[in-house]
Amino acid sequence: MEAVAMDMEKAAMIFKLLGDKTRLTMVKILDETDCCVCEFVEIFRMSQPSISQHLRKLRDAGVVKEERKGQWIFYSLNQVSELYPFVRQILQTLPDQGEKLKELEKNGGRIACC
Amino acid sequence: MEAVAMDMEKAAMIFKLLGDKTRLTMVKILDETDCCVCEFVEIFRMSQPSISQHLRKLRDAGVVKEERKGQWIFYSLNQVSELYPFVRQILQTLPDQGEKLKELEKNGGRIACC
DNA sequence: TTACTATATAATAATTTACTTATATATTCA
DNA sequence: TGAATATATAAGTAAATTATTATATAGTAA
Repeated sequence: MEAVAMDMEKAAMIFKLLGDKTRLTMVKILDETDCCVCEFVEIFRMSQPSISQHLRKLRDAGVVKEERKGQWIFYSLNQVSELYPFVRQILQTLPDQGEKLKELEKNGGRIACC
Repeated sequence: MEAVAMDMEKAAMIFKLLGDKTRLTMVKILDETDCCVCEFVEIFRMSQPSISQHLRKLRDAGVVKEERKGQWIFYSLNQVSELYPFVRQILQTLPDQGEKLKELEKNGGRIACC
């Protein structure tokens, strides 16, 4: 894989953003599948406002985008962002989070939403 | 290059550590050459205690190591750390900081120390 | 020894962060 | 329409972060 260059200012900003376990895991999960807010609430067992605030930070930086589907708002990686290749590269070094999704599905957390 | 795996906990910790422009730049510089504290003070135009505290965080995490040489204490990347391959991989995506070292040398900041 | 230099640590202050609870907004559905 | 659900935002708070100034420590050199 080709290394993706990034200026120091932006790189530090992204690392800071991803330097939080919740946000880092969110982004890794979004690399595998889109998710709505209530799914993250279930996965992280954290209050809904807290989840929303983390997602806002990721969205403000352009790392993720949102798309309303009826009652739900789905988040996904923003593939159009200039940051996308850099973020992608980082995510490749992180362990698969498929287990979290499987468990969510097992507990019915996926069906209720999507 | 092979991607280096890292568990989420540790990855988030490293990103947080590198999510500060000063520390990120320090580590990138150390990837090019060892430096002593007074050189960083000169490069970043920041107080000596502030530089020392950033270096302490990097050292506490095992990212850098120190070695006293007479009056000076030289910092370098800790190649023995389990984090080293991961950090190295991140650094490869960042722009060369050779200019900062050249400028330091031009201003005599390098000669006084080393 | 004394003075000087390089560095670390302590104490502190301003700012930022990551939660919480309460409330507002938007959509669906009876 | 009104109730229920999903999400966002606001306000408040405790803890963490990053700088500062003041001081301690360790080495060098007169």
